[in-house]
Amino acid sequence: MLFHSTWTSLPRPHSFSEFGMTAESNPSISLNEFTYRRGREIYGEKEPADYVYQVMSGAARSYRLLSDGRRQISAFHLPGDIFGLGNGVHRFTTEAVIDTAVRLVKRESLETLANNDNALVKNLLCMTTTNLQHAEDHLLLLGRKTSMERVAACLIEMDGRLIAAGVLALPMTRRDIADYLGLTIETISRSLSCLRELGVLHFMDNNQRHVVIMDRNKLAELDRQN
Amino acid sequence: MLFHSTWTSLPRPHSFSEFGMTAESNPSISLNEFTYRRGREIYGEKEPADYVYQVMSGAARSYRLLSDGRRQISAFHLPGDIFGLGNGVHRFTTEAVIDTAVRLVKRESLETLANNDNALVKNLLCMTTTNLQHAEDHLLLLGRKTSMERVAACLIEMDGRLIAAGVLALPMTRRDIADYLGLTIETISRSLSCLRELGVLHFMDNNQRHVVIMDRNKLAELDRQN
DNA sequence: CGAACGATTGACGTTTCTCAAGGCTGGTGG
DNA sequence: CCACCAGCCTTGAGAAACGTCAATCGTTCG
Repeated sequence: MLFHSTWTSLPRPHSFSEFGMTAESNPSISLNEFTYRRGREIYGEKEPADYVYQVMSGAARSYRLLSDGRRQISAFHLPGDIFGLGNGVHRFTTEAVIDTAVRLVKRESLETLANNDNALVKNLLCMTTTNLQHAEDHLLLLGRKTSMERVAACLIEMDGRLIAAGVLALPMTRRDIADYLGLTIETISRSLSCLRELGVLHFMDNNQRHVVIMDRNKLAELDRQN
Repeated sequence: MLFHSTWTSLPRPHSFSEFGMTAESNPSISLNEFTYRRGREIYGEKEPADYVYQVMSGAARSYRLLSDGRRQISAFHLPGDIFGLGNGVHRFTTEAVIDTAVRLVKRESLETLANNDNALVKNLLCMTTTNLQHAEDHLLLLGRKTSMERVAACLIEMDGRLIAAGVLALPMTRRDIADYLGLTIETISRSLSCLRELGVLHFMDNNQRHVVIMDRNKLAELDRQN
């Protein structure tokens, strides 16, 4: 296999160490590391939120289900991303998309620190605001964009976050993308085929999840922003 | 007119005074009050975010536009709601849905206070988390619910927030509702007609925005949650 | 009073979904 | 080493949901 699971990413705006939350500076904080195999649940909806996570490698998806099985993925968590914030109880199920390593911090110790550390709370506020902005962008996509615009926007987003040797190597399946974009796998597939025919994309040999983006400008044009 | 613009609401989880931000306790904070007429812009997308607002009476809508005019309303702000949070620049345009009175606080003074007041930052974090949760619920609605489920969910939401003499008096037009739910005005209208035929709703004489909900259970059933 | 606006309804069009078939890939066990 | 199977992706044909266009009606506001 050519691009053997090297899921790297661009630097993210936040990280545990930015909290001053390294083991050195805060011996009270234990930065455990843990690995989840592909498809494994990291936490479930309605479970008490005991930990906050940071992706070290791999990818995770957070989603909610309707009673008849319809699924909406609200976000993919890529290396560097912090997830599991919020208060009290998890509102999503989160699973490993592929084998995924995470660091985890006990929420309890985080909250204890937060009582005295104004900068830490500000950092939490900043991260939550970032999550809110992502959700708000996604509202516009789900409410008002066509299937082509959604797929183009998704590729642009992933292109900005997943870098592997110039090839956009998507860890998620068509089903994941469909449930992220509020579409079906068939519509995703057709949109991608269309983009390939237009000369905007190129699939690498033998793996439809390894994508070469031929024309970023055209892609941005197909997602009529603003 | 029967239910003359008495747009009241249930108590909201947060308010400026909860900050300890009354004029008495913090003379440095000026709680100006201002009124916007129906349809007037309170702030525009990309404008510097100089103020934070609390609705005293009326209603406001926050939205974004695509270049061809498609609009997505991300939230309605009802009495008690605080809006305009975030950092630096507004990401939405916000307008008065009807004549609307707001209190406003200078962001600058808020940030100055926040440097020393841990509880205030925590309060901001809590409000931002509330906004995030609302957006996340809306993602599921926009990505995976049918038109009937969306309209039912919207009525349930508004019923929980707008109370006027036992009648759900909607301040917003069909267009606003459509752009909130990612549908068209015709689809909203047909869904509401269907609900009326089902005996779930009843429109008050001479005003289609004054709705009596006949059967809340049926309505909740039509929005298949979870 | 007339014009503008908002809502409803019907006929029809388009997009997206559903259902079904087939191909490719990777893993497993004989 | 190869055959087989399961999972994932693609493609096509037809169906369904929702959007578009157009006509009509009532209300509001100069």
